[in-house]
Amino acid sequence: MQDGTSQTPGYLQETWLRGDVFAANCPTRQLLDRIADKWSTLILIVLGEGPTRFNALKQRVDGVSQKMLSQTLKSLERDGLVSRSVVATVPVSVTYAVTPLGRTLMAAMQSMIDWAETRMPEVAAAQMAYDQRSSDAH
Amino acid sequence: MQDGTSQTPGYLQETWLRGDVFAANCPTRQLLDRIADKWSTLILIVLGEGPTRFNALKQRVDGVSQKMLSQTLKSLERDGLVSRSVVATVPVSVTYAVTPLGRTLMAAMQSMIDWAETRMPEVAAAQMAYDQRSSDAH
DNA sequence: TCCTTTGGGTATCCAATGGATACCAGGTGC
DNA sequence: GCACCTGGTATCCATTGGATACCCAAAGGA
Repeated sequence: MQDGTSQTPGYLQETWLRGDVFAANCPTRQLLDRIADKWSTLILIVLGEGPTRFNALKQRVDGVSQKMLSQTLKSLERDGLVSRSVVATVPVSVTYAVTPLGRTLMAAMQSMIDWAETRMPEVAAAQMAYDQRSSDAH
Repeated sequence: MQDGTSQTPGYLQETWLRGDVFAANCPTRQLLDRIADKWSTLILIVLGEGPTRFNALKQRVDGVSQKMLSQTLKSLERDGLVSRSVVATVPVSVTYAVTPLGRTLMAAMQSMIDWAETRMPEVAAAQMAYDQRSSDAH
């Protein structure tokens, strides 16, 4: 995987053909850019609890703006992770739900969410230690 | 619905005590915001292969700017996920490595990375179907 | 009749974030 | 003296995201 010469000549173009996530034009890398996004993650988690309507999502995902919510939902739908169904009530009600493909992603993300919950104290401690060192150095 | 004050009323405080990831002031949510970030993810993956120097990282993580690299490394170091060691060669060389805590995060992220690699074709197909539907509707 | 409310969005504007580029230290080789 | 190395900052500008206002169309109240 490592090439001795760390030059970046034309053969790097071939890199994504070999599946290198680090090449910006590698499709997997682009997918990673998309799902490594806080709003996508949070929206998926909420939808994982069951189909949810637009305004309910807005209340549940604290701090998301209407713009980012509709934008993120649109790209999640395009990626086939979330489905959107319109019921012609008055006013119209729109319900979002996780697709089977979306469920497989959620399963994969679960361990990361668990990590965040269990390791948070260690991270907080590291931050305090770091800030202490910084102020000492200063 | 909006109370207009950007103060945090008491009942919201209870929210994060109950561990609700969706409250913006919940520590776990803040941690999730941090690690659900494309540069952090990519940098960690590269560092997972072994300790790496600043400029090598810059070449390996395609498309990262010097600013984002140094900024992201700094916050990863503060979070205790990455360590930074300076060797007094000439010119000075700085090596970054994943800490044990960082390794636990990487293990948790691995399933997400695997997902991106294996499910990419399905996502691409969903995108094409979606774009087809959009242009039909139009 | 007009006015307001509803859900699910757009349109618009401005602040914050990220990227490109230039610059810096300071020791080395030419 | 001059250019070059690494590992960064400083600066400027483009893009992104957030706040706010507005839209539709029907229901309900005065």
